[in-house]
Amino acid sequence: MANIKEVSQLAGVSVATVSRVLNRSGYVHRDTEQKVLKAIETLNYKPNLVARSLSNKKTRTIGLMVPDIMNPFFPELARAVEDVMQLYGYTTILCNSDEKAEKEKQYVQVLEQKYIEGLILVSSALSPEEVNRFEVPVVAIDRTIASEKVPTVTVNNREGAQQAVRFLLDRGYRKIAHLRGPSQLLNAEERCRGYLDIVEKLDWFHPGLIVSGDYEMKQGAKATEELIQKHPDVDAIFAANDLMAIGAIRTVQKLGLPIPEKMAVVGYDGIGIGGMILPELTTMAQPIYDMGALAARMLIRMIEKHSLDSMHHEVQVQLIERGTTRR
Amino acid sequence: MANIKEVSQLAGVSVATVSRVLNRSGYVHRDTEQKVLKAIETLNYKPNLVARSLSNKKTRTIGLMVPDIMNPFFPELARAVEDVMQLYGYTTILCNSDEKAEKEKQYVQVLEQKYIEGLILVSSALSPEEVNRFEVPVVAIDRTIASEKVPTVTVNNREGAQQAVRFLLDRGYRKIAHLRGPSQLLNAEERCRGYLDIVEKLDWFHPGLIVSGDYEMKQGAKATEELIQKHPDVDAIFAANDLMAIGAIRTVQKLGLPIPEKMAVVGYDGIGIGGMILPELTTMAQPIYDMGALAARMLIRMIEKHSLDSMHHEVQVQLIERGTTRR
DNA sequence: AGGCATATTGTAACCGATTACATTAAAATG
DNA sequence: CATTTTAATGTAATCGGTTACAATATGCCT
Repeated sequence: MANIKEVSQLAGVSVATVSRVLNRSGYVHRDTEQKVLKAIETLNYKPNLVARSLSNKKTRTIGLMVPDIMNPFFPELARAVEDVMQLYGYTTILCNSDEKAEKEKQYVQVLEQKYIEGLILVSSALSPEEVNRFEVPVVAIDRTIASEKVPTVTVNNREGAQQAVRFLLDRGYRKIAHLRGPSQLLNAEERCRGYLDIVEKLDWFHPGLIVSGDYEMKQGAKATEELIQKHPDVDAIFAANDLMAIGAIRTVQKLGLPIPEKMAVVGYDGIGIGGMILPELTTMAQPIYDMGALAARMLIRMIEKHSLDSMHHEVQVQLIERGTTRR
Repeated sequence: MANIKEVSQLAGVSVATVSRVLNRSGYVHRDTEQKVLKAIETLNYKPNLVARSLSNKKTRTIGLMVPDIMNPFFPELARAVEDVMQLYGYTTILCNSDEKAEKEKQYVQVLEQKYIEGLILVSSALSPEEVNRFEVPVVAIDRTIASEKVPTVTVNNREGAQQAVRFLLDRGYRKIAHLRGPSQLLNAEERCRGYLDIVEKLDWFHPGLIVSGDYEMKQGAKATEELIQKHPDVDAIFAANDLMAIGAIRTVQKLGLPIPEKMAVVGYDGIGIGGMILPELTTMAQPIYDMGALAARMLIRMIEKHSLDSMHHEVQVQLIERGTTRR
């Protein structure tokens, strides 16, 4: 690979001039520019971005930290981030943290040594203080870091949960259980809160209708089994995420209860799979792609030292009514 | 951030000595080493990897090019690649190509300028000559680049397809249609070939039983509809991938045909969703994670200038028998 | 004591760009 | 015409490491 020096020699100018041509900075005579461009062309010269980064301290590279790209929520998010970054000439490093604080810290360590310019964080393993210690701009998605300093993109979890439950009531379901997510996750807490907001004061309500899960399908299936055994009169399940909802559907179908007649299921997230199963899953859909794209745009603004209109963006969930609830 | 010079000053030695300590290269007196380590500790010094890369020409960064991370096949692959790379201290840049040659070329261009050390390619948009022009080691997964020079990880598509079809025959299905993948993809061609190997000479066979698709669910559903309309006596569908198989199931269920009694469906790939729908999809599963991990290991060997045991690894698909075929 | 291998450390070149500063020529100004 | 601006270019420092080479010290052998 040719370097700037070879180009400068071929063009009969100094490296500074070549650099000026490359960056359109400073004065360069038209004729000189032409000579340089021709030399660049001839040698098929491409600037060495590592060298450039060393003097610039800019790498046009960002990190994307997700718990696990295999979790169906994250591919769409990753795609959005990557699309926007690509559009602005940035490159995206993918990191799977498994929600392990150690792994995250180690990753961030290396990424900072590599001069990444920003980080999109979908995780709750790290404390706000640890995140604040990062040297690069960070945007957190979904699992809010409880820190004013870190910009976030979140959804109105509580309100969405309320809507979902109200929707079930409107459709005539009378005893609604909740499969809640892992207790350490804020969004699980909020969704549960929203559920409670609606049902708490209803006469049939009783805390046993809330079953804890881990956002995985298996758990959802198992929890549903126990639930129905203990409370056979439950006629609707509001799951805190789609995977658990799918687990619930499996159990319900195995038990031979017709969906949506005898049992309704509503999920949360709006992942693609929900539209593939039959009956299709009714769900409170998050605008996953939009959230990723928004976070990416915010991060870029921060990297480029522009100010953000708002530190905390809350996007709206939307109910997608499909086959697991009756009309 | 402290740099090596500050460390050397605090330790009262030259930068060369610090570098020797860092890299455990050359001679360093025990006492000196201790002084240096203490200085590193005090300043919380971390080497600047960009600077190191500039003199090394090693970035410990690789690229992973997939058509679209949102396609359910790729997250597992990406996870495998990332896991192995992480294990060996490499960092993974994610690229979505949408199978567009232009996008791929542009990406590779930038990645090379950034000194990536290797590339894992899941794509067929580029010609072998274009791939050979890359300056870094490449491993191709799945969609074989028809070039002896590029190491590949593939599956025995043809054989797997044969097995799948034979399995259907064994189970007593008598008229098996095939939803084939996009004509430009080698694996679609091979799977179709495998199907033909078995059924071509059977009396009921007839080319109209092969319907073209694009590996997407929608297409699979639509193609199945047309298929059943034209050939109502078809009692089994072998789809070239799981997404189309899922589409097929949807159509079949909508038409009220009981699965697996009146209609069987077998997919190909073994993506996670197959186990979530009901009935669960019988499929020729590729060891997706293993393929990614294997490709990653091969790439690392190439980067580290070790020789490969074999340029072309063919891994075995395996039938997972589930609910869409009868016992 | 002289010669040689080994150990320890430093100086300076190098990786490949950017850029502050200096120099000179040409154009604009009074 | 002298003076100031603007234009054009080059020299060399810098980013933060690695490493070839040189210099010196030490121990061992004959």
